[in-house]
Amino acid sequence: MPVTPRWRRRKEARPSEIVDAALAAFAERGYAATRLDDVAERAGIGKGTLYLYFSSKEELFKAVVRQTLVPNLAAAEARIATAEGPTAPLLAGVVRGLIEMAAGPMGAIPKLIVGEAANFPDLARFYADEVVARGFGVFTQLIARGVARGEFRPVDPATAAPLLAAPILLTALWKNALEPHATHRMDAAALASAASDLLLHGLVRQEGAT
Amino acid sequence: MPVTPRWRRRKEARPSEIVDAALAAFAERGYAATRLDDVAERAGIGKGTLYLYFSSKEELFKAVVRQTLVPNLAAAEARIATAEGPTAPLLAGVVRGLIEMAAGPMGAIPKLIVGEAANFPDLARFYADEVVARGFGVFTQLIARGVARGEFRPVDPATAAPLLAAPILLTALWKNALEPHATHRMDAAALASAASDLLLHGLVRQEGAT
Amino acid sequence: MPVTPRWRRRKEARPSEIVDAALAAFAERGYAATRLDDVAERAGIGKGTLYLYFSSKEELFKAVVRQTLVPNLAAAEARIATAEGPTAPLLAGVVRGLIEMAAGPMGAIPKLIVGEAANFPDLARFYADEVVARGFGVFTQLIARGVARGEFRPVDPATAAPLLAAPILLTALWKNALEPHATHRMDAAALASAASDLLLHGLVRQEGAT
Amino acid sequence: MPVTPRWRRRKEARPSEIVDAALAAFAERGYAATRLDDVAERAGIGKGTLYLYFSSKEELFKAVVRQTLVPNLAAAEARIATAEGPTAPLLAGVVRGLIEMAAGPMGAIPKLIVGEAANFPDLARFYADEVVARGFGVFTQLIARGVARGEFRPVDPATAAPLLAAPILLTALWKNALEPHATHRMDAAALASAASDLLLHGLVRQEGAT
DNA sequence: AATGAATGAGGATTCATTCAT
DNA sequence: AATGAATGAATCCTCATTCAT
Repeated sequence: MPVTPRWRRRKEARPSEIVDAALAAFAERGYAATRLDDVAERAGIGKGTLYLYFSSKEELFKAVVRQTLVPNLAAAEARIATAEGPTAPLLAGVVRGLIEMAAGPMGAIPKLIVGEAANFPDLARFYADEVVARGFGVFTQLIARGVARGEFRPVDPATAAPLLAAPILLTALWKNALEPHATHRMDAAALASAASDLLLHGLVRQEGAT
Repeated sequence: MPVTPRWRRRKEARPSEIVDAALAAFAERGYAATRLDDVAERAGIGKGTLYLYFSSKEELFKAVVRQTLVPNLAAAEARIATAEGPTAPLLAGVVRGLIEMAAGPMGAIPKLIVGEAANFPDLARFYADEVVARGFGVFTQLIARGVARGEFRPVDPATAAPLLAAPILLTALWKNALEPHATHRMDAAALASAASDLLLHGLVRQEGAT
Repeated sequence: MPVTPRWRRRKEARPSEIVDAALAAFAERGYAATRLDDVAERAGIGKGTLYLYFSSKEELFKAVVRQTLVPNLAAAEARIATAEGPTAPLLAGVVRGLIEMAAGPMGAIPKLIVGEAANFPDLARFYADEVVARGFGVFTQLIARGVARGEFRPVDPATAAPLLAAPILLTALWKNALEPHATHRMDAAALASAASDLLLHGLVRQEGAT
Repeated sequence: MPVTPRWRRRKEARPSEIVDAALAAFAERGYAATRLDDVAERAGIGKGTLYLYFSSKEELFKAVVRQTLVPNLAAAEARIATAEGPTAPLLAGVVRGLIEMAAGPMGAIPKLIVGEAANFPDLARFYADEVVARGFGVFTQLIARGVARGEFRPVDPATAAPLLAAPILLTALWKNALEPHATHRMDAAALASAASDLLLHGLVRQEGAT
């Protein structure tokens, strides 16, 4: 009869379980106000066990950011790179997808980075250069594609790109910071639609337009 | 021989001096990482003097938020209320003004609120309801004005409003959190122009438009 | 028309007013928990003014003890020294008088001394030697007088003396520390009567006594 | 070569060790003047370790009082309840036992309570109702027993009871507060004998008495 | 590998004391 | 003489980190 171990060794699963717990804790209270005890409790492990996987609170925080961001970034870029067809619906789809992502737990990352930028300069740089700039780059390319194909007006793609990103940021912060305390609720899907519509067609009534 | 007094009585000037120093300190390091000693040093006073004017770090933080926000809010609303003429340039002017403000020290406030929302729920509610919602309200009215005058397409003003606010938020956070650590620089004025242009006219090339 | 000064100079009255206020404050909260602000407020003066009359909190405390104790001690001793007649009623009168005094504000002094003895060794010594020992001395003499006159049994006066003092101490502490927080109330006059009765005649029923 | 560990796990022993150290420290300097560092040093532990067992200085103080008092109270009451024989020697034995206890470290408790009554009202109430009143109750019953058996004069037991308690209080405070600073020394055993003798037989010479 | 008891540096807060007014 | 704004030493308490078990 095989012995059933009281608990299973999960040496491989542990780090990511801890990171998940830490993301939830950091998202809820912020970096400084999060006690490692809380993270350990959420992860269902002892406090000392954290140190077997992460050498300090700072390292854990960096790991949270990196592990949360990197896969999603790669996925997003891949999706865009393989796109075909007219640019407008493509762009609308990207914006919608990112706004939906921003409304979820991942949206806590910008909040954390922005709040701790001065205390984690290298993280801030990583985020600014590798996430924001790269994200802007994706939008820049999309806009340039539309301009090149004659679908878009000849705007400067690099200057316009942040404007596509802005509603995503707004959603991330609203959903992950303010809405839990606010009276007003926001419909992320409606915002996504309005964002695409407005950014593509503008507010001003055009001659002969809908 | 002039004697250098160890200190001087400043009962009236002190509170706002302290608030200014605290805003700078909080903006730089965040709420938790700011030591009251630092605030006192910035303000050129002793540590205990803070407590003559603010009963705790929390109260000081709340005072910083309130005193920084309230005057600017009132001013912004007043300016809009008295506006005349076509809506498009009016809206462009408002957006430009707010983006410029967001690029300055006041832009640190959203960063602080967003980071500490969970730890200061009443502050988060105040900000969400009194600042964000009211700001959205201003935009909503502006858009409704444009729609009513036949200048704008018949969009839903309340849904579109956050999209005007989003570039302002982006500017505030970029300038006050990430840019100091980033490789890339952002031109706030250019962003303001692009924002107005895009939000008014959209990306998509229109029949017979410029 | 004579000018009416806005307030009267009371350079002479001030110190004792301050001492009174301080006694009340110390009696209420204890030495350490009493803030000089409170004393100043009770005395109706500014905080700095205290330092014109007392060089430190410690000195004020010592002054409170000395000025509260000394006059009463002298008065008590004088009263006894001039006594005439049988010793039993004399002793009863002394005990009654002291128990009544102990029930009043002066009773807070033992509480303060006892609590701060280790922090004010010289005060403790002063109290032990000049108040307690002298008080015991008074009782010792009274008892010796009774023994010498054949009114009392031949007890050792010095050993018996503390037993006359004990009910006074009990009253002082009960009335000034515990009773305000207790469910039970104590009748000081009844205790005084019982003290005299018991100490004079004992509990044990004597042959042919009432 | 034996390694000296920086510390050792003592989870079970710690609380009472800390309470002992705290009693000593509080007894020596009083509540307010005792620094938690001192308590920790006396207990041979680090400052933070205190907080693993007691959530604040106040809680530690309350624990000290409770843990010092409760066992002794129960023991004393039990001893009396099972008594047989004539009341006079029984009462003498109880008084002697309590005076001896009061002369020891436990005698510091009344000093602490009395000094901090206003700052710890619930502790004061607990002490007044559960210790003092209960102690008085024990004496009341003893006296009532003597009266009922015709051994004692028909005094009011409840009024006389505090007089038996008074010498015990005197001893506690003298030994734990004043004597270390006084010139005079007190013989607790002699006081106990004198107390019994006087309270039982009184000062006044009786007809045909010893 | 896992744990959590133990640690102590760090920071918010209080309040006796000083001194410009 | 009187004031109370200003000060900073002193102390409680937290929590990241270590390490005996």
